[in-house]
Amino acid sequence: MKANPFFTNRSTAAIAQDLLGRRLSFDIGKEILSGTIVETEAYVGVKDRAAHSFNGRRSQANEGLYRAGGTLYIYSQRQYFFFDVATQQENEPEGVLIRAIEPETGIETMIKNRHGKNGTLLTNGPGKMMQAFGITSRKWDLHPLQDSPFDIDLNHKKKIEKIIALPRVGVSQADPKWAKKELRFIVSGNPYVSDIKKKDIKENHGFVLTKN
DNA sequence: TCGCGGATAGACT
DNA sequence: GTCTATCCGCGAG
Repeated sequence: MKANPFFTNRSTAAIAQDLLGRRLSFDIGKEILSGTIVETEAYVGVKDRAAHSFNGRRSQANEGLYRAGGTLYIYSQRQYFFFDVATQQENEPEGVLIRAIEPETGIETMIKNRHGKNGTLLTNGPGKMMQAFGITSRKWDLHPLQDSPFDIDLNHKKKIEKIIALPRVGVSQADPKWAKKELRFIVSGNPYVSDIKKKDIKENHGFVLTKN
């Protein structure tokens, strides 16, 4: 099966921005947990000091980054899991980290998975989002997106008022040049963006309302 | 509302 | 032993 060119036909930073406003879903069988992507980060290969693939580092732990665009790269750090999608061709270790979604369906289940946490605390960070999905293993690591219970709707996307680029979160400060690079993208004004200030939240959540 | 520190687990030196 | 692509609770203002 031919891979979707969405994850290969332009820069990883451009792909990260294009993922904003799209729907990420996770099929758990009896229902579908889903939400709109509102925060992403791009990691751009062997030169990127902040990337797991920096300097060609490759092992079982980060193999997903080296796979063809559209492959899932799921890994754990501390007690949490992260959801990445590889971009570019095989052996070009770039990828996009999905950091936050605005929940849409399966919210009750997500609250249960988050042990009662509610509202924006549900999914406003990469570890929180995966906990809300109930992910407790790397089971789907290295699976192509289309052969997994996960899905990203590449055919529709919400219209976004304004995208803002910011430095990535929590990356090593060893090389300030890469630590400061603005490869984190957010839907401006959305309450589910991690660490957003209350005064920056907009009534429309940063989306342009379209009439049907 | 903020800044700080502790918890915690896996990969790497 | 060291270092994270984190999260949460606590205390000060």
